[in-house]
Amino acid sequence: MPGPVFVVLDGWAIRYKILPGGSRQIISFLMPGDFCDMHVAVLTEMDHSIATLSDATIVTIPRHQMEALTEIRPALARAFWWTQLVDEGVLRATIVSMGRRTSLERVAHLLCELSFRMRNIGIATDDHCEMPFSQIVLADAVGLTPVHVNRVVGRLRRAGALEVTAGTLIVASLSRMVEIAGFDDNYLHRRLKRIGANSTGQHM
Amino acid sequence: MPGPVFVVLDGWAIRYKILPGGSRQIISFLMPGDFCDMHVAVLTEMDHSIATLSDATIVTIPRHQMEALTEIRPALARAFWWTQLVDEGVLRATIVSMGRRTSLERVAHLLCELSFRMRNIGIATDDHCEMPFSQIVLADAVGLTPVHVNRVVGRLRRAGALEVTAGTLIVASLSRMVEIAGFDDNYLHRRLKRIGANSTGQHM
DNA sequence: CGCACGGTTGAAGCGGCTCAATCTGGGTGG
DNA sequence: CCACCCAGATTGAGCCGCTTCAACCGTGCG
Repeated sequence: MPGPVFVVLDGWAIRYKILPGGSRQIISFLMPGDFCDMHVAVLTEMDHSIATLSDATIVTIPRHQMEALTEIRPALARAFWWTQLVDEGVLRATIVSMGRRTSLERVAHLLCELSFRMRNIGIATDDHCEMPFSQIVLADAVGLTPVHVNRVVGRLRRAGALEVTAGTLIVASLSRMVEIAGFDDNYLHRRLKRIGANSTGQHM
Repeated sequence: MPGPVFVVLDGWAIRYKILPGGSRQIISFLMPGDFCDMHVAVLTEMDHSIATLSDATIVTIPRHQMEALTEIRPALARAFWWTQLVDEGVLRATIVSMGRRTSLERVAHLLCELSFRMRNIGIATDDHCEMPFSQIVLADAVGLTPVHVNRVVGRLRRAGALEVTAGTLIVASLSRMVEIAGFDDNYLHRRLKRIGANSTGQHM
């Protein structure tokens, strides 16, 4: 298994793909603490790209070290395994959002997901989740036009759920955002509950 | 790790989620040979459902047996690992499709993916891939209305890429479909190349 | 100062949705 | 064997959400 594993320590990163026409689709967000196993590099060619949003510090862990670690501490192997399962859950949730939610719900849902994840790692509170990216990035993530995202963002702001400055979005009321999105943190709770439980060695 | 692993032997299945409003989004298709590890059941509650399309035969492998297998034959563990990576790649491709492709491309792209996967397991050829599901199912998979999917299907048929009968769709010309979809089988080739290579024990 | 980029807003066009009707083949009860 | 029924396919008409095009503004920066 060639290729190292990456971990985001500070700053944000995204997985994305540029289509022949030039448009970009952001597939997922990586925030501090997230593993960015370049799975894909393990296979053949990469089918998508990874980039950082503004400055970020990324740690590299050589693959052999990784394997040594998981061999010594099986609990780690399980933790990694779970991490991947959760990531898959997030991807599935994204598909559901893109397929069957209105633009308002879709934007709100994404902001909720990111807010919850930020809260979980302690870089946000219920009334202040600061997302360090532009509305353009948001647009490429939810599959809409920057122009239309801007209008949606306006609605969220007028609803008192969001605040906006150039280059960053701030979720000012998670509860309101959750309500608008019809957000069910089930699939993320899992991330918490199990990874937390697992780290104490209760399972298997 | 509770919960058995499932393998589809015959027939098709889908992962899907029903939203509060009653609409359904199909997340992925499972065809013969596909593992349907109920990952999620391993975690807490399921965040989506699985169902078969028409009759199907599913094999159940108890978890402990699975673990015994992978212990005896590490190559199997790697194969499962890869399978999961590939599945993730498919999910990512789906997200890209839903976000940035037109309805025509989107439908064609899905049909291409399924056709290639069917060809890979030997249940279809370049000019005859028979999909055992209705346009309604297709609609729920690509995030469109049955009515509109029907119009798109009409266009594909008039382009000579597709044939339609009640309850089944037949890709009559993969090459034409690929052209319409702008399909790049890269992310699936991987499935072939690597899993094939892996089974010979070349890696790691 | 001027430029570039992100945000904001308006107007017009189009793609996909909704509503609704018709058609078809297959399955059912009589 | 026939009348009936139903799900899926098909087609038309009108509506609405999102895109496109096109301004204009504010701000950070070379």
